[in-house]
Parts: sequence; C-alpha cells; structure tokens
Amino acid sequence: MAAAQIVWFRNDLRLAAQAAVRAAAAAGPVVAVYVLDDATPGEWRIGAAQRWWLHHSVAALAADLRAMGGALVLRRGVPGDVLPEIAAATGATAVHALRAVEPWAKAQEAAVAERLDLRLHDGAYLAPQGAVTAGGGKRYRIFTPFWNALLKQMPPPPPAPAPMIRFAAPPPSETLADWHLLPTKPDWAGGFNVWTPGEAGAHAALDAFAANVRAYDHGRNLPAEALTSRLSPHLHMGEISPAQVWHALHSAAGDHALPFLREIGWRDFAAGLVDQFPDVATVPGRSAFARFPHRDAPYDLAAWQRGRTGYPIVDAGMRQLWATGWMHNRVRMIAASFLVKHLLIDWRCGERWFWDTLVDADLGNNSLGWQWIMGSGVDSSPFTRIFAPVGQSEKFDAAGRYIREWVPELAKLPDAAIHAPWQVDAATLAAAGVRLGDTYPKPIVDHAAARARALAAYASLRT
DNA sequence: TGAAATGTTGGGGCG
DNA sequence: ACGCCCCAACATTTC
Repeated sequence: MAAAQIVWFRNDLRLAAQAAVRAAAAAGPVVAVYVLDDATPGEWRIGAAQRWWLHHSVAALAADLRAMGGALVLRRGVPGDVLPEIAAATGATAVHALRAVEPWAKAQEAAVAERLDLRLHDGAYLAPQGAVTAGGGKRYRIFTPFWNALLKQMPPPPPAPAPMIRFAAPPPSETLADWHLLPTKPDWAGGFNVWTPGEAGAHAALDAFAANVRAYDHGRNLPAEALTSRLSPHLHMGEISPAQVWHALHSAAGDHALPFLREIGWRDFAAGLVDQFPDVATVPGRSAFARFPHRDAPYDLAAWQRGRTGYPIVDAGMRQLWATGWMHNRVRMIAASFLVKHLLIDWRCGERWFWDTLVDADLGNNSLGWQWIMGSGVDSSPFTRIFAPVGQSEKFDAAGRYIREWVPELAKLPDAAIHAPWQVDAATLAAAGVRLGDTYPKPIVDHAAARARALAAYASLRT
C-alpha cells in the first residue's frame, strides 16, 4: 500500500487545477494541511482584512474536503516544524505544495525541504518563474516586453478538474475559531459581505465577469461601475488559478479578453520582480530614492487612512477600502499618488496600510503598484507623474456616483460641485447641507502648492 | 494606467 | 466684405 502524501495548502486554496493536490492524490492517500505561520513572514504576516478572508476560505476548503470524505488539518506554527510532526504521525513520505515567490515562502520551503521530501509544483502563475526570458535567458524588468514574450507561451496548460482523492486518517487538528482570524471588538467586517471567499465563490465571480469582459477595456476606469473582475482576492488566495481565468475568459470572448488578461500578466510580472528582487517591498529600485525627502506627518497620514483629506475622490476610495477591504484600481492610483506626491509621505507607509486593509494584499502587486506610483521602480517613467485628484475625479466619476456612495455627506451637491467642494459658492454648499471644516473637511493641502512641493522634492534627487 | 504648458486652428464678433 | 482679434477646442510638447 502506498504511503500517505501531505498536501501543504498555502495560497492555493482550491481542489481543481491544483498540481499539488493532483500529484499527491496520484501517489497515495492524502493528508491535507494548512499551517498558519505568523512568525516567518515577520512584518509581512497576513494583514487584518486578509485574515477575515483566510478564515472563510479555509472554512470553505475544509467543507469541500469533508464533502469528499476527508478533512483539512489546521496547525499554527512554522511549517518546517509542523509538517515533520504530521509526517511522523501519519507515515507520510512526501509533501506536495505549489511553488511561491515571497521571500518568507521560500524560507518555509527551504526549511521543510531540509527535513522532508518536498515536491514543489507550478500553477500559481500563468508561467513558471524564469520561464519567460529574452534571448540569452535574461529575465525581464519591464512589463511590455515581458508581456509580449509571455503571450507567445500562451495559452497556459488547460486546467484539470479536481481529482478523486483517497484520504489517510488525519492527525488531530486545531479549530479555525481558535485562530481568531475574524474581528470581534469592534467587528469592522460588516461591509465585507459583498465577498464570497472560497473556490465556489471564485468561480461565481469568474462566471459573472466573463459575461462582461468585453466591457472591461473601457469600463475598468469607472469606479462607479461594476466592470472590473473583483477576482484579485480569489487569485491571491489561489481559490482559482490564473490558467483557469485565462481559459474561461478566452473561450467566452476570444481576443476581446486580452485587455483584462494583460492584468493577469501584470500579476505574473510582479511575482517575477519579487522572485528576482526579494526586497522589492522595501527597497526602491532606483537607488537615488533612498534619499528622497519624505515628510514625517502622522496627522496627514491618519487623515488619508480614514478618508478625511478633503479631496472627495481620495476619501471615497479610502473609505471603500476600510469598509469592504477593496478599492477600485483607478482610485488606488489616485489615492496612492495623493499620499506620496501631495502629502510627500513615504510610499512604504501606504504600502503597509494597504497590506493591512486589503483583502487582496499581495506582495508583488502591492510593491509594484507603490513603486510605480512613487516612480522609484527600475522601469519607472522619466518624468514625475502627479495625478490631479480633481481632474481624475471629473474624468472618471463625472456624475459623482462613486463619491456619493462613499462620501454621503456630499451626496446632495450637484455633479459639477462634488469633485472640489472648496471651490463651490456658499449658497450651493448650504443647500446641500455641507459645512466645510465641520460636516466634511477642508482640503488638507492645496493642489497647486503641493504639486510644486512634490516637483521640488523629485528635483532634489537629481543633484 | 498624466498634467500642464505651449502651439494650432477655426468660428464668430466687431470695427 | 474683409481683416483682426479673441478664445474655445483640439493637438503637440515638455516635465
């Protein structure tokens, strides 16, 4: 009789198109394990919003396994210690997992491989790390050539359905409730009910988006419309694979799906940066940025975090993030630009806030996004790009619907007035019940002055 | 996956 | 009717 096989679940919480599950099931009876490790990642331990998601996603996977006659074994600790214990208790001879890119994930893998037969499989990304290269085997640092080269390797292998699994007798498990992943006092997750974590929820989101994917190229910039996929947390947790997304959308819309699939390409690209530059989350790609004159401004940072900057589009985005664990990507760019340009606050402060508040927090995507906005990445543009928050608001939320949803105290302002209430005459403000500095903040910085200050800060890097 | 400054053009008011 | 000017609208350049 074949020896038991451990499936070490990480950010790959699915049963279909999951190479570790498939390989383990083919080799012997399966012991399915999830290890909650807050020690190895250090400051990059899973953030508060994502812990909520993790709770529900692990619960969904456990339920799916139970329905197949199995179980999910839950343990807190360091995988390099926990998995050998489970192997000893079950007689398992091998551990199967999907290969990950984060530095702490690699450290976990190394520690497990030191003591057990660790079999790493691909499938968390469209292409394995290092498979997309220029002539000479050089890996890309700039997205567009990376994407063109990746496209030549597409489509990805067709996803396989969940295999038949024979389960080994599971060792004792901790209970999910003991992990205290959900917020209690206060319970701030009321607005998170827009999400359905888990493999089934991921496929429901994919199916819904497939019907709309042709509208994505245009609609993705309109935060008031539901025309983005909202797949990011599902992809991050691995409830669905990028290959599954590729095949579903390409069969639904053919090449009309490419503008969206390009974003999945960005995810691969970001993972490639983490794989090549493990400190991309904290170290600017351009060394001159080490001496950028950031402001230490805790009051301004708090105003940004709580959606009280006085710029309605920024505040709407930050409040959507706080309430739902997610922010529309167009608004992420506007809000992030505001923090690092208008407030001159260190991009890593914003990055850490997003890490704690986003359900889709992902080391590669988050680091790449913040370095892109800062202009500190190795691929950054040669000029200083300062988003004009009012201009962006008028362009992408012209009717103010997004602002009205998340900044209700401005809801009664006319469309033309809602983007910059400090420029509105007193009678209009009074008619809408708005008292600046009372019911809604005055802008914490003047745009023109803040823009000039930011340009000077960037210019100082060139001396 | 910008914004602001600068340049160009064409319609309309007006002497 | 014509030329001139203003300026909005659009395009290009520059940071």
